[in-house]
Amino acid sequence: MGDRTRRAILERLAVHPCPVGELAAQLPVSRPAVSQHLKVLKESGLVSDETVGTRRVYRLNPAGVQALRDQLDMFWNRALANYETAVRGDAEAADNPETEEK
Amino acid sequence: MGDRTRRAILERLAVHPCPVGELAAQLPVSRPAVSQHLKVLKESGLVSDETVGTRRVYRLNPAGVQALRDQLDMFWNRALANYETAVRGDAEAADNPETEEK
DNA sequence: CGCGACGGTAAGTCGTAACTTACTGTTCGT
DNA sequence: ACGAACAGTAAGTTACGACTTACCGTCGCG
Repeated sequence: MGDRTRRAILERLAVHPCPVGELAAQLPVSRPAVSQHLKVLKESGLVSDETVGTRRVYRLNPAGVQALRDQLDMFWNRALANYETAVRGDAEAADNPETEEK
Repeated sequence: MGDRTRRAILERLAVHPCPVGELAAQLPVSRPAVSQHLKVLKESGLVSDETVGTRRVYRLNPAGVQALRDQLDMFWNRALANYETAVRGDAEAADNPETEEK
């Protein structure tokens, strides 16, 4: 989801990799909440983690981010493209009224 | 929000403008639900409406769609850009260990 | 006019996402 | 080897978004 906390986590991770505790300290939610968010972010391929000692450092996964960005982009572009063709179709119909259905 | 019904409505409107009832007939939800979705879509500037007789025809607002698309794009680009600079910063630190803080 | 179609609004229900507290497991330090 | 720090998991609560039913206003048509 595109909720506030999720985005905040991504922004923090974009600046620099971070362990869970440090991340939670900067946010208005508890540490387990951050853990859960990180879980779904990892499942979505947006972040990756690396265990170092007793800490778990999370970092942004640029490939995943790029993939999601592209998907989003495709959706909006398709919407705009369909709109374009629809407008063009209407214009044609206006030019050739006999082409109308029914 | 990016929920299923919302996206479905946008896709339908991208193909061609539509009154509320027709829209609701194509979707698995009731008409008032569609009305509520259209309300927030209008407030977001993604659609515009025009009253014609007793009907209310909604159409896609390409400017609004473009604006949202750009915003989204900016967010993801910023994330990726920050990541880039962070990586570069780390590389510098690795090259000049004496630059490390503490 | 008054009746029927169309659509927005109010009020209430329901499901689920987000969060909390409490617990368990792993790893490092001494 | 024991204790402390750090993090994931379970269970439960809470808040919110999507949906429904019911109602009201508006326009067109006979």
